[in-house]
Amino acid sequence: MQINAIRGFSDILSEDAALWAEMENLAREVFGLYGFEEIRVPIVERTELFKRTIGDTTDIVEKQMYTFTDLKGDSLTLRPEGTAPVVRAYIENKLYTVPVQRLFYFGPMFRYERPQKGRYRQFHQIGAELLGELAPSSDAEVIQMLEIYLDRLGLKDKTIEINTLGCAACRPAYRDALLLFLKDKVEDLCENCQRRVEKNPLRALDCKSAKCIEATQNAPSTIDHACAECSEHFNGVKDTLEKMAVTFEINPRMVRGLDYYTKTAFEVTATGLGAQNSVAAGGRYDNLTKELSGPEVPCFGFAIGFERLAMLLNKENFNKAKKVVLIALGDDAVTAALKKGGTLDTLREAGLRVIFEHSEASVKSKMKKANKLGADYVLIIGEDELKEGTVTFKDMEKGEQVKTQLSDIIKMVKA
RNA sequence: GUGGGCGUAGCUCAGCUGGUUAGAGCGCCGGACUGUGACUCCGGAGGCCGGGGGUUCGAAACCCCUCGUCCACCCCA
Repeated sequence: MQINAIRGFSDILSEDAALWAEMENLAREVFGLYGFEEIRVPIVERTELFKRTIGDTTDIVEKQMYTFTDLKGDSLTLRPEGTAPVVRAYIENKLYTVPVQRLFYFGPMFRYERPQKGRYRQFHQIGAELLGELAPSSDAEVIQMLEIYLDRLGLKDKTIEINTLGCAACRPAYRDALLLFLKDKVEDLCENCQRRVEKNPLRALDCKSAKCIEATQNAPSTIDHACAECSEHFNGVKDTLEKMAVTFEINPRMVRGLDYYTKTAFEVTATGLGAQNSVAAGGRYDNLTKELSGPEVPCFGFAIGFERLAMLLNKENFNKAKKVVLIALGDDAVTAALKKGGTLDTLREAGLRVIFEHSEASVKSKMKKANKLGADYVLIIGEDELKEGTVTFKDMEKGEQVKTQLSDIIKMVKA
């Protein structure tokens, strides 16, 4: 019986792995330009961490977590998201003794859902958290950083949407206003929303069904019900984004799935992701550190769905380094290739990606293998070349070959 | 958790209202071509038709169960 990967968990193979590496590298570069430093946190945390932060009644906590009891009897959970562990680490390591921390993370997250396009049980996020900054301009700067990153990856046709969710002061009043509005419209909502209107009325605003969109047309918005402080903050974010020439839309109906968000919420959407359309999302969470028994620190962050982002990018634009295959014929040529300071060392020291063809087969079959490997160029060293001090250089695409010095070959490959 | 589509060669798929040796294209291996791939030609290997049960003289096909997978709902990055 063959053993396969478990449902919703997948292998990232060569082509995708190369793309991922580039995506990671670029994130490190761009986030680094904004002063963000990497933090690596555990994949497993105490279950309580996620219950307290994400929210007891959210779907994630209620039915999507990989929770288990360890041998000691503690309840542990594979992290379903990255913000809570980062904030936990921030508090635990007293990183707040520095007034502002800029942290980013990358790694796998786990949610027990039915897999579909753009949704897997093990998926990856790269996220950034700015801890200790209250000013609305800091929200905008982080959004800008994300935009720059996505632009540099060549992501086309994305939309940035922002909204304000209010704070502890104004959110309850808004909820009441929305409930009042929905009260005599309940019958116009879709079945799902009818069912959950009491528990989570904000969801009706986010619902994709035509009925709900119609019924909630004139629903009160969080923006109109924002308190003075939230309203001022939201205006500040918008102003800064405009100054930065970041293109965004205001979506008063956008809500967040995690309970810890306050004030600014934003989302980057794109088409081509199937039923999913969110590539990245985030927002402000000013109460989270306190919730985890740390000092009160205002924070802003986001997470990018790595699989979703990779799906939108053109693989051909990445990993363009030329591939060279070296074929050596006869013991002397093999020695000349493999020995210290030999042909392979010389080529690799020059920065070329070289694959040595180890088999003892015929030139023909070595050439065949080189072709299968996707070689751009093949180098052949045999008795003749050894005597002359040259190497045969074949351009596999053009089908042309020349005999020349190794130094010329390095120049040609790099050209 | 709910719904729908799909499971046939390494891959993508065809296979009629059930009918006897299950096919194609691509890929793979070998040869034409013993220092040259890709192209061309010739030859070849490769299938518990996802698994189990049932109906039938006969099942890849029909029925039931099961597993897997994809997509959608839900939810989210």
